[in-house]
Amino acid sequence: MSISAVQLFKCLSDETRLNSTLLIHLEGEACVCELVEALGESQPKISRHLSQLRNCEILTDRRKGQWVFYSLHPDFPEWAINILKDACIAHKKEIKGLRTRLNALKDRPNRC
Amino acid sequence: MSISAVQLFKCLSDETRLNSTLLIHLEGEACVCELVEALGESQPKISRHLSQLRNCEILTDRRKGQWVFYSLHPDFPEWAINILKDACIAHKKEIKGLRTRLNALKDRPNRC
DNA sequence: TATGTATATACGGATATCCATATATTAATT
DNA sequence: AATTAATATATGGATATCCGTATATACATA
Repeated sequence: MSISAVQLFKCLSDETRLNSTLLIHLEGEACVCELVEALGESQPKISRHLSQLRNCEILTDRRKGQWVFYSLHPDFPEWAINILKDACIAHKKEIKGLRTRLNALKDRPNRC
Repeated sequence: MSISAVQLFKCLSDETRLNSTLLIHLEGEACVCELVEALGESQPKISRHLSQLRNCEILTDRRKGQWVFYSLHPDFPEWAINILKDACIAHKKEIKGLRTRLNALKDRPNRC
């Protein structure tokens, strides 16, 4: 069974989780250390929130060497994607800053 | 300033608040006692959640006699309305049941 | 095997959320 | 004025959430 709207809202009601999810949605995927840098939060904090998003089937992960890349879960429904798009509109400026900071990072791991 | 996406998600991350908001969005407006009946929750519980939605500028209220009618706040932004529509899609069946129960109520107060 | 880097998890405490119950307020009616 | 109906708020307790810190795990490389 797919995610419910309440559960999605609960997941997106935290700034760290919302920003992570939106960045991943816009960039296709991102690894933990990239999110740590872009959001300026501690590694355990990011990791804990990503794990929650994975458990709710909002994100999925793949390991590549020492890195773990997160992306939207393949079963993430259409209506939920639309909600992400609307959230991007709402937080346009903030998201733009995060993307800039993410793409400015040196030595980003190869996504192969 | 208008509501942020995080704040909206926080408000919609509770089932009572989500269902109340969706019903109000679909019906135009609803008074407290109608929501109490349609959702089958206690009056203080509904009232408390509505008050929270009003404080966040998701809803606004108007008094008509002994009744208080709640509707979407006039400044509720477009992107947020779209999120409500997507949530309706996600919870289609459940919402349909709530609307049916709401419209089946006898002696509903006149909205004037 | 030892070391370094990336990621995940466990623990404990602070804070927030949610609810039931009781009570207050407001308006209508008798 | 007293009563009833609709709504709002206050209180206290149970539970959930969030975070920092410490530690574990997984992988790469010397």
